[in-house]
Amino acid sequence: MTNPSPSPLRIRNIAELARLAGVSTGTVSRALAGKTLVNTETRERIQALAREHGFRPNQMARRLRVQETKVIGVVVPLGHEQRQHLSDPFFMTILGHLADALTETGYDIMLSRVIPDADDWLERIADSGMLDGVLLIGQSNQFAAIERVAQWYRPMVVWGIHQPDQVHCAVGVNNRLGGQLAGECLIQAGRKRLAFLGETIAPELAERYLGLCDAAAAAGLAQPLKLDTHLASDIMAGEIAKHIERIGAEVDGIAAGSDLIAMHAVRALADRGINVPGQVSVTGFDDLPLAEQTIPRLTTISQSVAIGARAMVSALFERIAGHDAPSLEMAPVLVRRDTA
Amino acid sequence: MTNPSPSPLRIRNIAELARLAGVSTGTVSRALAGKTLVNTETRERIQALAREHGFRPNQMARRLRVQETKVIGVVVPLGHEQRQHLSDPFFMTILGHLADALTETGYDIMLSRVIPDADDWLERIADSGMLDGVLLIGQSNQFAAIERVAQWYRPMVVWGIHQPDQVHCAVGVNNRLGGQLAGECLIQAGRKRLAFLGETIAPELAERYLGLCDAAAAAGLAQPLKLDTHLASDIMAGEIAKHIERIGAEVDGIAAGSDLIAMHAVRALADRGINVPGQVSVTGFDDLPLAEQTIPRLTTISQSVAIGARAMVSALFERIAGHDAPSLEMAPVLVRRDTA
DNA sequence: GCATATGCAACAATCGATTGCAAAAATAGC
DNA sequence: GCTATTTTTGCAATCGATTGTTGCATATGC
Repeated sequence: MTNPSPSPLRIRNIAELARLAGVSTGTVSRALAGKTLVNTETRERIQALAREHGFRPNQMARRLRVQETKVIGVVVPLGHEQRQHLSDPFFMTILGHLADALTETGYDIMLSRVIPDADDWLERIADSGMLDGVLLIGQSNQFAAIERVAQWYRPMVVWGIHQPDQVHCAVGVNNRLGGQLAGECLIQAGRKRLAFLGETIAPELAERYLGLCDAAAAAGLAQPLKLDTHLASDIMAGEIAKHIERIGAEVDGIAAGSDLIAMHAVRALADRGINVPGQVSVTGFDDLPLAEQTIPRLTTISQSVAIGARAMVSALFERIAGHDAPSLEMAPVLVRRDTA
Repeated sequence: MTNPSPSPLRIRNIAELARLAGVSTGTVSRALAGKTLVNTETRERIQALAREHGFRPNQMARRLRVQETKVIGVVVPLGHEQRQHLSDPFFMTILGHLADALTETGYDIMLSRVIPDADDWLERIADSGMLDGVLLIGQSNQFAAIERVAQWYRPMVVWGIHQPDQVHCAVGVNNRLGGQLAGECLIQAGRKRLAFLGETIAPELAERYLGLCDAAAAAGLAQPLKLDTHLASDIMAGEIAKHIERIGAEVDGIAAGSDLIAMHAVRALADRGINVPGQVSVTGFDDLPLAEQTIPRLTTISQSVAIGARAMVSALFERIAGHDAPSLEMAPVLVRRDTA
């Protein structure tokens, strides 16, 4: 039943409602919480009164008291690339899956896009008292800061790489192996002059490049070129076009650092009349939905973002409950489509 | 300067810090807030102490006291399509722009994806006490609920249509005109048998269909077909493929309800060997980044999401400040690319 | 030298709930 | 009718800050 007309006098807090009902605030609190300690009749009377006046208890006060916020912070640190936007398809895809998993369990999401200028950015977030836990999307160039906070702040899970003796809990794909798979795919297609397209400041991307080098070395090929490009999609397009222009026919196999990069590369090649995969093979990385939607569809390395997001959430809940959840490294999978 | 080692005893609240510094809590509070009411020397001493112990005041408590949260709720109501995910490219694009605009001004974002099952879903959000304001992405089928809350809750701005006597503040494009532009574009390309691809439960989409009908009527063509399809991208693909299969050559101009739908339509046509724009013309709606990235690139109706997002944010700030911000209706623009 | 102004810090109320404990009321038992 | 037990309810402390008011020194004015 909708409350038909907003009642004349607005009830602002539990005390006013208590006065109206002729009971104490404690009783009102228990009644609204549906506790059985209060008489069924008075409970229903109070609930009806609350409904009638459209009153809902202040969550800020409740959460302060209960010391539990039911809010998870989802944080995107952009130390490596300040111009990158939240609208980046990878962020958005993983955020969508995280949101689905979290909202199912009754948690809200506080979204932050952080440019780590002050060095205590993560401490501020962890210590704000507003969050039950923190999910970090990507380590950016902030590995040290994350490690520092992880020493004392347990409910935090990070999407990214796991290094041998790291403290913080990370969920991610084996990026080096992924890079290697991409390389092998290109080599198998008969490509000999390979290049990596992407910035290697973020550790994930650096690993992918190393994997590509592994594959090249194993096949006795020269070390792949590294072509830097920013990760902000508006700058990226131009930079990639320039790279393609410059390297021209020197390269016949491109392993891109992400699907977005790969997509721009394919377009830049097409613009110059170079056929993909006829003359040049291209692989992406991530296997975002967009990889299947481009024409030609991208051959790429799947990160299983959906599974990873769920893994992050369940690891986080473990940690919130006080248990110890270990890092998780997933196996990358080559998805063969049309570009390599 | 990073605090080199986390200090032995952890300070949990302002009172403990006050005891440590030998002053009262009030003084600590003012000192940490950088107020000039405290002696410069003691202020710096207290700040140093706080830094040394890595103490930061609890935001929940502060916000309860000052009655200002610096948090804006960004809410996606999915009444029309419960299976639609946050990862939908339109949501993500507009969310990215909202996030950019909000974080610039020091606000945090609370993200909610709501299935409006209880009829007071929006009241609960508005009244939670956790938010300084609310941004709604899309009206879904919840127009009435939004109107009801807008009667008493001022700091709310909605992305969507504006109807003559509505109370709530809406920012959006003139969808009917947009649909008309799409129709005219198709007609100009010589198309005569038009169809609209999309679900019309959400009012935006319904308007677009009406606009298409306007254009058809003005050109003396038959009323365009309406082909329903869900908005969740995983189901959408299959449904569109079936539509294309069924209508075959009966239709030569398709106005899609969104870019995502258009993209799937182009793909389904390509899969059946039908050339776009040779045999069939297709228009999208939204002009998301992806419209430029598909091959062939989508001809579409631009909603200027970036501008709209900024307009939403500034209207919201006006309303938070207590001023009255009116609705804004932007003019749609036809962006000619390769599909029509 | 005394009245007034100023600077600084402490005190205590406040934001709006939740909850352990004790008191009161209702019921049961004999 | 009186005690023992079980429900209900009220009281007051608590979560962790902010801030108006008050009080005490010290500085200034004449």
